Amino acid sequence: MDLLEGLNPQQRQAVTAPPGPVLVLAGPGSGKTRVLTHRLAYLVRHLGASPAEIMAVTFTNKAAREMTSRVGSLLGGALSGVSLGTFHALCARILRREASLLPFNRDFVIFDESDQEALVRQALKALNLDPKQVQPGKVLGAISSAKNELLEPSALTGGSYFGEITRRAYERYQRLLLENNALDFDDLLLWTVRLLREQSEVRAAYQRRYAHLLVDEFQDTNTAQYELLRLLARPEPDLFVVGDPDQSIYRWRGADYRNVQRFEEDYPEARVILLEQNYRSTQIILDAAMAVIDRQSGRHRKSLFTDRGSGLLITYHEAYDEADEARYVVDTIAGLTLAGEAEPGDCTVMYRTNAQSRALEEAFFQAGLPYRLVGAQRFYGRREVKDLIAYLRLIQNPDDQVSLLRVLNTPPRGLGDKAVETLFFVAERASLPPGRLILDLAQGDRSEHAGAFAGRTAASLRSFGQALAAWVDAREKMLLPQLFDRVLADVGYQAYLDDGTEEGAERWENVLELRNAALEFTGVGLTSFLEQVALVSDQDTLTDSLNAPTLLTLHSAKGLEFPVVFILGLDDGVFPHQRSFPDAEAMAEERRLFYVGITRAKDRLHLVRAFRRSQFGTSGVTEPSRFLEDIPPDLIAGDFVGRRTRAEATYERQTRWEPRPTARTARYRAGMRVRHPAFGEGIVLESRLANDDEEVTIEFEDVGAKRLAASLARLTLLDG
DNA sequence: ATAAAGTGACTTTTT
DNA sequence: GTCACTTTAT
Repeated sequence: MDLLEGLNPQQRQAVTAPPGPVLVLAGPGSGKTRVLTHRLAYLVRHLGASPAEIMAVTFTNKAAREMTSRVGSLLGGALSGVSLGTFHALCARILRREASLLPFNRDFVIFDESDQEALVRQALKALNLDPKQVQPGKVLGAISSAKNELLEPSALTGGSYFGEITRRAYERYQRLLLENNALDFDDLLLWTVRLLREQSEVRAAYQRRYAHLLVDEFQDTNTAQYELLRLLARPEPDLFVVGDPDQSIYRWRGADYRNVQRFEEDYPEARVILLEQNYRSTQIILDAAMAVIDRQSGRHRKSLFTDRGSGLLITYHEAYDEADEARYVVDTIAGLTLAGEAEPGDCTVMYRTNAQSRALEEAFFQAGLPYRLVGAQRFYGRREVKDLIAYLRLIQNPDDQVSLLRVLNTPPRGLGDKAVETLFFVAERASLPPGRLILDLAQGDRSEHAGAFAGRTAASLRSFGQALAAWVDAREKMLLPQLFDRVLADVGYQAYLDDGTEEGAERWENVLELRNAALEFTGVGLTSFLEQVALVSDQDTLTDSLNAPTLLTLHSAKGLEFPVVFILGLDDGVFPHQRSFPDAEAMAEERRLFYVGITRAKDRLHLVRAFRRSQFGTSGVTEPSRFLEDIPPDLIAGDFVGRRTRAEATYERQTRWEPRPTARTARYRAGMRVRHPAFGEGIVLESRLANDDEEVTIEFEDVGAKRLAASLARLTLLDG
């Protein structure tokens, strides 16, 4: 098979570029992944590169997986030996390998955000600061930003009170991490950079090994990641990076799209290739996207084009409130589906904040339609899952105090605050991590520390220590699922969870799901399982088996595409988000987020807003999003208000919507035959007045029972 | 050691 | 309004 077949000239130019620095600026839907995978295959097939000397870096596990499978099929057979993975996973691998040169050992655990926050709390407490006056989350954010910028505590300006606190907390926090033999996400990058900077032999070895570097989503790299690439790259590197500054939406996580510029400065000889042909969207959708992004000053203009034709106009709809907005979505999807214009799974609903999914979920539930929800409550964030992970982490790394604290009295075994306090005090005195002390106490009277504890506490600590010692021992001898079952049985975890409530049963289900995940790691062992758990997000577990609409935030939509896209909440303050108003850079990012959202759509784009919206308990009138004004009206069908002044638009909405027609008497009775434009004919089962409206339950001949709001459902009476 | 009651925060979250 | 977390009472 010819690798270059089916590539357009620009794509081909990128794929076949001679080794050296290459910057591919890839517009949305322009075949970015295609170029990346073909380039990798081209290196192996035509330039004689050995897979082992290639490193390909992505941001998500999903992207890494997709690349692996696509390159595999291009080269005919599984590809082995390529270092392909996320920045964090690749760094974790390097750090475990080189742990002997570093101040932690190869069994280090990776702390997630809640672990980090626990540690910051501890650090603040040690500094005698009240966590109510200094928010741990804020401090953690500042520490994380510093780490992303490769700044040491000493480099932080202690100019302000907060800055000074951050500096001290950062220092303390780093020390605590090492005491726990733990690294946070940022550390994975930071320590790798440090290692490569300071150990020239190690750096030389990695540079020798990796002749070819490929990077996906380059606009999302932060300073640490950019520096890492610089350190891995040879003086004359083959460094192939792909990105789109217009899709940079993670500035608040440290990403800096200016790295694209920096790349051009650092490698003036770099080839720059623009991919502008779009294979995803209709021209109308692309025109809208360009109109939105072109309002952004100081960027390279791209002109996106397609040979797909102009397509359908964009739909704009102003709903009354968020419930109405959600109903509009559900009704429209039902209509499209019934008309055979789209499958439910073709549709996606995107919003700015997770909180907005609630109204949608309710509307889908009311309509009796299934949906897929991305994000929200993370599986690995659930209490019971975290508990089990904490047990496993403690087995791998008894130095992990955060996990120890979590499981010490879960399920309750009589080790309350007092016992914890004594334990940590004695451990401190003996200069042992508390987990090691507990292991020592397992020896009973032979432990030199046995005398420090009395009565029930002593007994309980000893038996917990014995259990832990047995698990640590079993780690070498047992397969992971067996170890998992052993822990569950030893601590009586099922009995602890199963309190007879539905919630308890659900929690146990989650434990079994985690056990299922562990089953896949039967051969590889505890370390890689824990790493997987730490470095994998819920987005990766999104199954596409269910043919149902997808609900997700605009952020998690990046990289995806759907035939039908709804963007909700186009109200000033919601999107763009209120918090971004005072910051021009943040507003620019909101705009890019809108651009990302629009360009997810292949065929149909629905822009929706609500005139009235309740937030934080109170309901208020909203203004249309300022972004709507940027879309040329001739691209839009529907009651568009964009180009008129806000005041006029507001006036019109008020006369149109207020006072809202109030249903005082029921128009429908059980037994009446009605017709709905989307659901067809049906019989009214029940009708009642609720919330100034009439709620009608109808048994439709084709789609079964539905509950609808009479004011919005556009029902026609057929008889009676 | 659990349960009730109070308090505040509340954007996005690839790893 | 709701969720998570803390304080306070039993």
